[in-house]
Amino acid sequence: MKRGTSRDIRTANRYEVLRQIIAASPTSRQELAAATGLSLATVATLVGELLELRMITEVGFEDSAGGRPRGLVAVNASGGALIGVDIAETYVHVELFDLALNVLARAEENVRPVESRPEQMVGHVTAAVGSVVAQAGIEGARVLGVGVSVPGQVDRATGIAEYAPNWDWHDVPLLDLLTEHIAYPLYLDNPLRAVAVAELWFGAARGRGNAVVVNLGTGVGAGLILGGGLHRGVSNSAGEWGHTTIVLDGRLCHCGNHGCVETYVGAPGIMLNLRELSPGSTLLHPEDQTATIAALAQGLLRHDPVALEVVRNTARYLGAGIADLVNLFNPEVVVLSSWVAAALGEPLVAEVREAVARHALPRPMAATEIVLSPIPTDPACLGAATFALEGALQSVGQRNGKKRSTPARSRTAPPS
Amino acid sequence: MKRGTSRDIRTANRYEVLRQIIAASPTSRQELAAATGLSLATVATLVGELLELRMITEVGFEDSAGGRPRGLVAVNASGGALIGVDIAETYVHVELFDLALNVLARAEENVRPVESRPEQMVGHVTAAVGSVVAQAGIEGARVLGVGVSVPGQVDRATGIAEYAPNWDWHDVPLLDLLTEHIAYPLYLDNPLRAVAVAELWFGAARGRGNAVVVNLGTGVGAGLILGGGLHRGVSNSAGEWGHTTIVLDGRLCHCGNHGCVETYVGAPGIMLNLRELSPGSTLLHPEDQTATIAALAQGLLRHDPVALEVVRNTARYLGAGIADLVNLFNPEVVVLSSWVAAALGEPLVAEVREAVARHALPRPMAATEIVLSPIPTDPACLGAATFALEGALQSVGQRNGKKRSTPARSRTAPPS
DNA sequence: GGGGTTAGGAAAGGGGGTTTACGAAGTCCG
DNA sequence: CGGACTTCGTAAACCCCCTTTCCTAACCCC
Repeated sequence: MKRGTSRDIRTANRYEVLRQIIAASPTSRQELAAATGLSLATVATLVGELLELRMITEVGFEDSAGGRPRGLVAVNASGGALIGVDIAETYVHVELFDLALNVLARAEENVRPVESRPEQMVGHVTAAVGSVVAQAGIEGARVLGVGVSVPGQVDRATGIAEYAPNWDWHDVPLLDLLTEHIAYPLYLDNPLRAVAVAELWFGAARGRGNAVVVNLGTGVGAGLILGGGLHRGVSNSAGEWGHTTIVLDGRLCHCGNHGCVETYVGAPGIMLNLRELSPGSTLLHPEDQTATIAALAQGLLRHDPVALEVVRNTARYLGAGIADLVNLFNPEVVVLSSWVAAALGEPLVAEVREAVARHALPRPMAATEIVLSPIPTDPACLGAATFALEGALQSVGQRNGKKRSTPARSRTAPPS
Repeated sequence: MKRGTSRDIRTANRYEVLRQIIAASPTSRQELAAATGLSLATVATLVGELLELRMITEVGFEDSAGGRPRGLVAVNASGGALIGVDIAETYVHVELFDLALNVLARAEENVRPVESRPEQMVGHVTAAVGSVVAQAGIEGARVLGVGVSVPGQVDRATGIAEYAPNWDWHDVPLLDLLTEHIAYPLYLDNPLRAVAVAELWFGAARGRGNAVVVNLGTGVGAGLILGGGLHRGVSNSAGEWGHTTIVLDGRLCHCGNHGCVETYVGAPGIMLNLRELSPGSTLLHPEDQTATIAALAQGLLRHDPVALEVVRNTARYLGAGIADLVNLFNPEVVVLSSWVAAALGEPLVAEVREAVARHALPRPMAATEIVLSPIPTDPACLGAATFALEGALQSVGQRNGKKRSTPARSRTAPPS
């Protein structure tokens, strides 16, 4: 059983303070203390650390009611760069962020179905990472880390992609392969958790101790924020919600079971919902998820009845599933994230809210908000970069002595 | 957002140490340190605290390989009493425990359906609590607390039963009502969480940071142990798993929805499974859940094909539901608890294991054990009493000065 | 240019856990 | 039978964390 140490408190507080600074960028220590609930002294210490790391800078002063002006700090955008890599079935998407998490450069590599070998994927990642660094004109030393999101089960400690269903990878030592080509610190995890962390730091889950981040893309999952941090489970595979049975003996899922949530509310599932409702619909682009979802989104805008009905139908499944999560976790907020959610937007959320309200118990429902992710870019990239940010921040904790002289080691009076 | 303080660490460690002592009763500080991962010094401090509280006592010595013997400590059974109250639809069950959590006295009050008013229920509880105290011949001052488990949504802070479906209670200030009649410290929560805590302290979840306690009774729920402690959610209603949709548009549930897990694997649901399979079965006692489940259990023992099939069928639903929990939480262990699980026992668990294995993803499945609760008595009573124990232990943390003279508290040399 | 006010830093203080040192209480063996 | 060796358990020193308190810095106003 993992034991919590007082160090963890410091780390959590450091995260919290930096989150707050990034969110409300020019801000004062006073404001930070109020927002985080920490004492002024602690905030000052943490701000001092971050200043020393050059992650933030002092940017001026702000009038205070008649007294000494408040010093303002802001993210030091040029204090370093973070890279987020989103590996998906058909593409590798890489973004380079400054410390304010603005995108400075982007690169995308298309991956053809035949290129499913790990080495090929590593090649794509390496190329794209090189590209964004070059584009942004950043010197290598300023890259604080690279977060990599790869689908499937990931062992963070060993950096092994234990199982990636898309390419039938088994126990691929991805971290080692990447390390050979990329010199920056690497952090590996899966998109589910990346998106959840992005939401925790920069999105709708910020400042919430309990949140569920529902990931609606080609696949479906639920990142769990519990007790203020990401819940990973015992083998880092928590959050696999896509294969929850929602219709016993329902649609066949590629996982081998029937009736998984994913087969109804993932992009292919939504296509199927559309096809079942209106087989000849012009909204349907048989081989193209992205186009079909985009067409549905367009349809919603012009109140196309078929589009509305498909969304309503999808929301019915999604609402039932989310209601289960609300009952089970009693979260403060449920965030709908990823590209399908972003595309279908508020109309989907509104339908989902209604559907959830029909299914969930009143008390947990009353405590829960259901919102769309406010994150405008690819949340998996952002989340992956956030892992890198967390990593960079974590290593601050590594108190490496500081007693430079290492005095009198000789004190050893060897016994025996 | 709740902030963790270093005090919480101490509390958690105190819990852990006491748990370990209760579990392995005569035990040494060495063993405790090894089991908890704490340093010897910390264990010694905590043991010292518990000794001073008279919750444990020194009970002798144990040979150590050639050196000073280890001092042994054990629970001081007579150091206090804890009372657990399990309020259910048709009965109020009260047990009085010593500090080793042995049952010293029991009382049961039957509740007739007409007696659903809170005052009547309070009367039953008061009577039963008085009864167990009298039976056990305990002086009032020795009762450390009374834990009360009441179905539905409970606000622990205010002690209000916000909603209890059985009796249509709304915002009943149960704690206040009980306080008028019961002088001991009171702790209120619901059976779901009581059972989970019982399992965490004394059952199959002991020492596990992540566990799911599936509660199979008339109602169904899932107590969540996450990060070493009970997960309550933002309004203390986490764990409501019974109304998870498992069959879209399935059986009508009293919650108003269709296809809830509870309607398939709760005791009434199992009866329905039986009725659907074999309408005229002699196993069926139409108006008596307890008798029907008992008959099924008997049937299993003699390999009655109908009983086997009913259990298999129930396990099919249950397995699908539990697989979802395994995927979602990635727990170390799933514990099947409460009277239905106890009655159907290993045959049910074996079927459930198979069913879960069919539905869950391989990786989380590999990390999860599915076991029957080892707790022999009413787990809700035990869990309620555990809340009282936690409460008593918590108030130790209230260091109010300590500048009290009280030196040399009676220099009692430990009895040889 | 003093008083009043507010910000921010330094020091003290209260928790917590661990490491180290040392006395206590046995065993082993000459 | 007593010293040497072992092992336990406590006390003290140390490090980490957060908060409270005190004091100085910096600005406003009169």
